[in-house]
Amino acid sequence: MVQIMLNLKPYKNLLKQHELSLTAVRLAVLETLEIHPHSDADKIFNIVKNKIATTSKQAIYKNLNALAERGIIREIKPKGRSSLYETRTGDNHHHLVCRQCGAVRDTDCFDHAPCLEPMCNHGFKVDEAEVIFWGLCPPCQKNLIKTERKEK
Amino acid sequence: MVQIMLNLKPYKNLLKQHELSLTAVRLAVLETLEIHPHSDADKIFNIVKNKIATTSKQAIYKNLNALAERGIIREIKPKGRSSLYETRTGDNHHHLVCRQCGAVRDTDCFDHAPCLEPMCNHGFKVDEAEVIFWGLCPPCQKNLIKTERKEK
DNA sequence: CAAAAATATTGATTGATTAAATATTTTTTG
DNA sequence: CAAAAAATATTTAATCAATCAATATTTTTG
Ligand SMILES: [Mn+2]
Ligand SMILES: [Mn+2]
Ligand SMILES: [Zn+2]
Ligand SMILES: [Zn+2]
Repeated sequence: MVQIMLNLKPYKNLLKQHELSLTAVRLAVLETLEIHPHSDADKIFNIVKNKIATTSKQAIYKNLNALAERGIIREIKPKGRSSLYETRTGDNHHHLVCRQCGAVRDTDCFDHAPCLEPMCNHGFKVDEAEVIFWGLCPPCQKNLIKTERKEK
Repeated sequence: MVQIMLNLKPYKNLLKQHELSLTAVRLAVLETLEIHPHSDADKIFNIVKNKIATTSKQAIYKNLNALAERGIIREIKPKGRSSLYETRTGDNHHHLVCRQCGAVRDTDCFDHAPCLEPMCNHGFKVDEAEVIFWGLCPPCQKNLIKTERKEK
């Protein structure tokens, strides 16, 4: 087991700025997301439980919502999966998602990008461009090739 | 009430090509989606029910899945909403979604576009770029301005 | 038209998320 | 620092979209 020490001070300040109390569960959620980006509520719950045995799923959900509402964390929801959360915010980065195993990777926003500029905006005032690149991650590509060989 | 006559022959052919039987519910679902793009299962169910009083939600769901699996219709799932379906397929077009009222509009894929080319693909083999532009539709922008005036 | 295959209907079930009520913790205030 | 007030956590129940399973009906095939 690896022990990672995280500096939570920046988060404590952030919470204060947003007038959110400093609670054990809340900090544990943030710490968990810092170490395991793109986790869902269930995974976060299980990790937090190791530290705070009495915690509840409900507390995890409420905190995730409270933090996401304030932009302290970001929520993404690839089709067919439960919501995933991450602490990397404000850069409108995008995601690669594996159709096979569900792996999620970050990929930067195109800098020169048409990102907030659709071809035709129909009068919409766009403030966010959410992009998911669907495909196969490297390991799943290899497995696919293996499977194809077997089928022959 | 407006009576719209749709030519369902192309759909009938498509279904045959995909070895799907020609059933009343299935055709009604396609017809509904042709007239009301970006509808969810519940809306489709209610519309189809007007034609086929005995239909069931289950039949709607199964048909939507069968059609989507074969690429005859396309499913999109903006965060926080149930799945929406449409008959416009194969062009990987994108969507504008209103944060306020949920309105959905089509917008073409950038033709020159980095669409299938993320900044860094981490070895992923990308086959689809799903893009949602979040913002406010024209009516909701107006309402917002009104509300702001009242608050003063 | 009859048999086989596909689909529809009905009713029950899952899984993620939210809601409501009470208990505990955190913050504020004196 | 010790109430009192406010915020959060815990527990339990509820919601909602979507799926599963069994049986009935429709569609296709020969
Ligand atoms: Mn990310
Ligand atoms: Mn569309
Ligand atoms: Zn994979
Ligand atoms: Zn709107």
